[in-house]
Amino acid sequence: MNQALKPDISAPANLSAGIYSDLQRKLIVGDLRPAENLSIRTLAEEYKVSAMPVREALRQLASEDALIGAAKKAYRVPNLTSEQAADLFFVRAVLEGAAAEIAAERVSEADIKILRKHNIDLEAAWGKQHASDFLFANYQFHRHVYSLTGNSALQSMIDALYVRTGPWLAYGITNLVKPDKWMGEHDHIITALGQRDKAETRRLMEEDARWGVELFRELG
Amino acid sequence: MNQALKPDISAPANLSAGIYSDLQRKLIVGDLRPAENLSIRTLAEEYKVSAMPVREALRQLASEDALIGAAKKAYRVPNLTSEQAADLFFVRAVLEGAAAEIAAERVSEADIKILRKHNIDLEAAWGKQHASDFLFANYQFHRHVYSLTGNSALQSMIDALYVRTGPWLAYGITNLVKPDKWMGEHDHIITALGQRDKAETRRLMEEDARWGVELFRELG
DNA sequence: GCATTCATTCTGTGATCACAGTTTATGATA
DNA sequence: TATCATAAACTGTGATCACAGAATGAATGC
Repeated sequence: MNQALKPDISAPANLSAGIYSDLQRKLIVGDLRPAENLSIRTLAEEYKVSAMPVREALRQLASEDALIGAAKKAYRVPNLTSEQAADLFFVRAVLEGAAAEIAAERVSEADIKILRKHNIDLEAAWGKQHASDFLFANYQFHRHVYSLTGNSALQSMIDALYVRTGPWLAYGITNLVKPDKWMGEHDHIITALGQRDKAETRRLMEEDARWGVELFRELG
Repeated sequence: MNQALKPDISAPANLSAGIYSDLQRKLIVGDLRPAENLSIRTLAEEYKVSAMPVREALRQLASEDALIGAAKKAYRVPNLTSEQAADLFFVRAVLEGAAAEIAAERVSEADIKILRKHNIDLEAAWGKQHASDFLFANYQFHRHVYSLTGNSALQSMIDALYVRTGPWLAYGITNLVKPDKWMGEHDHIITALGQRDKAETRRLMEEDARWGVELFRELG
């Protein structure tokens, strides 16, 4: 997950790894919808490989609860309940808050520039109500911040949360359009980072993570 | 990982799942040592199954960085560097601290009683310098606390950290005996929980997580 | 006696097959 | 036309085989 997100299968140490990261990306940006079924054999045909690498990728995603895998039944994208979503966003706030505090100590001007770029992409996607572009830009923004910690364990854990919330967020954005609801907390985060203000950066990052829960409440 | 830790393969929805949790337990309590090699075929013989379920269990553990899986080379237990270990304990402090704060709001007298029991087991194991018993009791104690949150995403993430630090902690305890070094922070945690003191519980829990790093520093 | 090379053994990976549950579609019956 | 039984299609799971690269050993050269 530390690799760049390419549209196709990227640098394959294994075939499984390539399929895994491709599906991961599709989950993060919401290309796969809640309750959607994923079949080993069908995906194997699409990726033009045997069933073997696909089943390993799916099993791996299921072990992270990014997919649901019941015995003898098709894998499927989870449909989060309100409690489950709230739990995920809580953990995200805790981890990203701690990460942001460290990031504020290490951020450079080059980082600020990159974050601004991601934020422009993000607002453009929001203006067009393009869910997957929005989620991708949002992920890129946040990822750049918490990658500044240099803590790979922390990074992969946060990544896993984006994978799990992606399908649900995409559904919420697409089916529950509230363009005025989102005010762009990211600008404030960039400002706080630029000022190396640890406490404020943390506070804003936690608040931003909570935004997902807000959106969720209206979905019911 | 939310299942009880049994010595043998437990309720097998799959064969893979049973092997997975058995290896997981062995990692947590340090039955597997750093740099130890795990071969698919060898384990398949031990578990009396084909290679199929074993390779899926190993791949899954490798995906969580609980094992190292290079291409065409044997899976092996990671040998943590000082930076890696510090990163893991940092995340553990962040997550368990947040969890402890919630636990302090929800803890019951029955919970306190269970925690005391785990603590007695823990100190007995420490007195005998029995690494795996100690790590198991320690895990049970902490797990009971953060399970009080009811947040399964949070729980499985913390579990994953115990899996990754287990082998290294066992090595440290066995090869670097400092019986006087450890003063039993757990008693204070139980007290703070009993008083429903959120801030103090969090502070103590974060401090306790930092203990692993201390032990680590002396290991070099 | 020591280093180097080559063969053997061991490693994970991918493909293919058989099997047993699940789901879906079809057809018969009222 | 609606409902239920039955069969066909689809699902993940486990086992087995072939293969290529890595590690290990022994034998050969110096």
